[in-house]
Amino acid sequence: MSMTTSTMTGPDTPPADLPPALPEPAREELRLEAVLGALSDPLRLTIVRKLLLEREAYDHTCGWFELDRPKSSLTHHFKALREAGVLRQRQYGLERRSRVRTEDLDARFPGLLDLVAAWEPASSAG
Amino acid sequence: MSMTTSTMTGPDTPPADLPPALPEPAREELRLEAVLGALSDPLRLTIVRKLLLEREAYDHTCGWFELDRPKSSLTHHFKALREAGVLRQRQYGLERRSRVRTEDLDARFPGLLDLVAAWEPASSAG
DNA sequence: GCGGTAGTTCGACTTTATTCGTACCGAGGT
DNA sequence: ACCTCGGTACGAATAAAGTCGAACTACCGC
Repeated sequence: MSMTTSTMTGPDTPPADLPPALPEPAREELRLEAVLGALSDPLRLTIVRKLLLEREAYDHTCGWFELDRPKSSLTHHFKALREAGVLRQRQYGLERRSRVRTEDLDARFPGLLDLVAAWEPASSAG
Repeated sequence: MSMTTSTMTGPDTPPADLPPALPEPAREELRLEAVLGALSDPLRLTIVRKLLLEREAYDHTCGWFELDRPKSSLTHHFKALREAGVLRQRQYGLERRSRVRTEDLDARFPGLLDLVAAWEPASSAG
């Protein structure tokens, strides 16, 4: 899950009037093993699935997810998802909003996001 | 990727005259996050992909893969794949042969194995 | 019985990931 | 000026994975 940071460029879809996206791997650079690694964590699956199911109009801040973790942990997980190429993050003033890179992922790994959308977390009660 | 070993039972397809399969999670117990975690490694992707593409008639020993790693490392990776539910392993006399649990995986995570079959390793040359 | 084969288990080590506190930044409101 | 909000960066502690040597098992052929 290590990244050659030098290959992290902007998004392939140039922003119309949107804030710039943070560094991310280009579509052709997406690595299946990195994407699977990023998705092999329940919290991160929760994030991506919630974005897929409840994507209303637009990107969401990381507070929107109502995840019960300290902020520095959330930064870590969102960054992991972005560096693997699962999420795109844009800086909207002081907020950083995330969306799933559905087009890129569907192009490179068709069917993968359907699995994420269909995922349900393990029941905590035994 | 931890397993409650007590839930590791035999395969759901009873063996006809085959050797018994090693403990593995039942189809209903397969966890997406565990499967993705098991597949988030290039060596393990190589193993599964090779099994998918070159599955001739039957299971394969772990020497068949021609992986340039010490035996104890291979044991480790095959076990990880089996405990995640990706592989089924049977003891044929002194050999342990592996196959992909295609039916179970297609039933639970349709499309996932297609992604593995389509995967190609990163070029080692820059 | 010896050596080869196919693989396990154990234990130690290294590497990588996760968790999270603390300190900090920058914009907006009062 | 100061506080709050939404977030980053650093760093340290801990947990989890990966790597691999060494010793071992079991079976087969000679």
